Formats: sequence, structure tokens, C-alpha cells
Amino acid sequence: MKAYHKGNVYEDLIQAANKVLHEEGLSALSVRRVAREIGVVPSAVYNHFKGREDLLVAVAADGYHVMELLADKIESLNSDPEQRVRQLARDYLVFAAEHPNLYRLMFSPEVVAYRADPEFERASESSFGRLVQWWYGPGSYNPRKLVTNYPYAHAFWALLHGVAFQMIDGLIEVDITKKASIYRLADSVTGVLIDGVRKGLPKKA
Amino acid sequence: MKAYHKGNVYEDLIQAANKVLHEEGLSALSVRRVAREIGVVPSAVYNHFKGREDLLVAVAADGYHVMELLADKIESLNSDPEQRVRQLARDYLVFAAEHPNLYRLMFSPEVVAYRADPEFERASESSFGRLVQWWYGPGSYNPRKLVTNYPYAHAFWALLHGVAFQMIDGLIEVDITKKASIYRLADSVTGVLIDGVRKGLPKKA
DNA sequence: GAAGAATATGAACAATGTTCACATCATGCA
DNA sequence: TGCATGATGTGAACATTGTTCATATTCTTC
Repeated sequence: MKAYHKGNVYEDLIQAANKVLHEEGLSALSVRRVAREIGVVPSAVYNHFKGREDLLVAVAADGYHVMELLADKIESLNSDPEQRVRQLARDYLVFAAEHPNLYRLMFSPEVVAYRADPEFERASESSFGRLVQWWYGPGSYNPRKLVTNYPYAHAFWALLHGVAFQMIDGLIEVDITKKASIYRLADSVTGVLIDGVRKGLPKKA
Repeated sequence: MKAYHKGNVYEDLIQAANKVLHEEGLSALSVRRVAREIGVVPSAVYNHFKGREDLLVAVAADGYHVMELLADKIESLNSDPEQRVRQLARDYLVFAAEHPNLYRLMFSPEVVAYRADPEFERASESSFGRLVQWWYGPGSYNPRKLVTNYPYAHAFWALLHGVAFQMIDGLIEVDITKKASIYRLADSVTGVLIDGVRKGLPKKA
């Protein structure tokens, strides 16, 4: 008779999926591979997840939770809005640099399609709801009016999002393994956005 | 005896791939599906492409070419740098909105891994090399020094990139089918970046 | 028209997601 | 205690995918 039982299969699966994702990328993250990783037969996975997509969403949700914690920590350590924003840029890009495959998964079409799910929406938006509050003060934050009601916070988020993708896709030159290098990048783009760009534009072609 | 021959299989494959990508997304874009689409056996594809990835790269390269043409047209119609930049933002976001799956493919890990290819690098960078020239004047543009030497152009590109992803991922509220709606979005973020954000930041928490 | 290059075919292989009937474990109830 | 029931793991199966290979057909060029 075999051991049969495997402790907490649900959490073990997510952890194994995270490991495979980190080390070998999304394409290597198959149901069978993760099952093999924790010593279980593929079909057992379907007792805990509806399918591969469901597993991916669970892994991504973990990532969103970590981003929430980033905002928590910044809020508790800093009271000046500009300092908070500058620090968020740094931490956000470091997170993306340290978990590039996870970051990509978090914004991949498979996972983004699950945003209707309320719990998922909460986690993924709470970190940027925080950003809006730093900027515009506490009050009712309506995520559907982000662009029109909170243009500064929106532009800042979009900028970070774009830089994160440039970085992990190798589209810009930055040493992803060195925090100092990422901090320089973060400070650069934050500075540009804060000071504005008009002065950098020539008058005529 | 069957017809056997199929005209220009290479171009037909790319066109079919584009169609499937546009209508059903990347996951539906399989070698076998595209082969079926043009009435050919799967293995025939390998006479024209090294494999699925190679086909994806070819489709993405087409997308980069279209983006190049956008910059060409703007340059010929407008001489004021600020007007050029504002128009590029509009056209860029409209392109992403009209071809969301193509846009995602162009910046997907599978395709981005091919950036070492010189022809590929040329196409994907020429559109933003143009942007740098509008901003900083003609001269030697070194893409590896984008962030440090051309911070304004870089931030602008990153911002557009981020907004494009937010838009096609449904992370912000915008009617992707209406040009006027996208123009509003483009003008908003361009305006924020140009004017700067400091005035929007409160002094104290 | 024939030689050789290019290209299409059909069969095969391994890997994947998923389903299903069945076996085993765990738990609560008599 | 015993056992019934739900939860969970197993093994086999199926369809689909990317890819390779030997073979057959067509195109090009002399």
C-alpha cells in the first residue's frame, strides 16, 4: 500500500506552480508538470482546481497580495505623498524585476479575464486604490472613473506598468539583478512625470 | 490527383495566422489550425517556418511594420514636435485597441526573445528612434542609452505602453470601439506627462 | 525532356488538458 | 465500535498539439 495522502495538496500545488513559473516560465507550467512536482497523478489536480487556468489565477492572486503588502508597508513608513509615490515606484519595479514571470502572468490575458471575480478585483485594485488616496485624499474611490477623476494617479500607474514591461522584456538597458540599478530607473521616470516634460520639447522641428 | 499547389503559401500562412489571432486569440493560433485554414497539411508549414514560434515572430514583425508607418505619416503631416507627440499617442492607442491580440503578441515573451535578430530590432526600434529625434533632434540615436540620454522620450513611450496594456486588458474604463473615446484617453495621459504632476500632489498626508 | 531543388503529403511520436470509473482515505453518525 | 458518505487519489483513456521523417509531387533550369 502506498502513502496515498500528501498533506496539503492545494497549497503544495500553488507553491510548486510558483516555483516552476519562476524558474522555467509560463510555458513550462503544465498541470502534469506541477502534479509530478509534488508526487501526485495529474487528475488529482482537478480535485482542487477547475483546470489549468484556475491554477494560474490562484498563483496570480498570490502575486497581487504581495503587491498589496508593498503599499501597506510604504504607507506605514512614510507620510509625505511625494515620498510615498517615489518609494512605490522603486518597490513596484523591484517586484517586477524579481518575479518577471509572475508579473507577466498577473497581467496575462488568461488571468485578466477573471477580473469579474469580486475577490480578485478587490486584491488587484486595492494597491492602486491606495495610490489614489495618497494623491487625492481619503474618500470614495471609484475605480471605473480612474482616468477621468484621478488622472495623475492613473498616469503614474500606467507609467510604472509600462516601464515594468520594458524592463522584464529587455526593451531597455537595465541590470535587473541590481537594486541600485532599478532604483535609478524608478527615480528617473518618477522625476520626469513629476516635473513634466514640456521643457524638454523643442519649439520647432 | 489533387490540386496540391496553393499559390503563395508563405504569405497565406501569415495572413491566416493574423486572422485567427485577431478573431480567436493567441491560444487558438496553432500550427495545425493555420494549416487547416489555408487547406494544407500541418507539416507543410515547416517548409516555410522553423516552427510555431517562427510563425508568431513573422506575424509580430508585420505589426511592427505598421507602427513604423504610423510614425512616417505623422512626421510628414506635422512639423511641431508637441503636435507630433500628441498625435502619436492617439494613433498608438488606436492601433493597440484595434489589434489587441496582435499588440499583446508583439510584446509577448515568445516574440520578445527574438529581439537579438537585427532586422527585428530595427523594425521595432525605428518607430521609437523617430520619437527620440522629434524630441532631441536628429543625430546618433543609441537605443541602449534610451533611459539615461533621452528620459523624456523614454517616459513617454513607457506611458503609452502601459496605457495600451491597461486598455486592452480591461483595467481601465474606455470604449475600445470608439475612436473619440480613445483620443480622450490619449490626450489625458499626454497632457499629464507634458504638464507634470507636482501640482497634483498634496503637501502632507 | 530530364535532373535536382522546392515543397506537399501522410504517418508517426511525445506531451498536454481533461474526463471518468474506480480505489482509498477521513469523518461524522448510529 | 462500525459503517455510510463525501472528499481525494489512481489509472486508463481521448482528443489536440508541436514536430519529425520518409515519400510523393510539382517547379525550375539547363
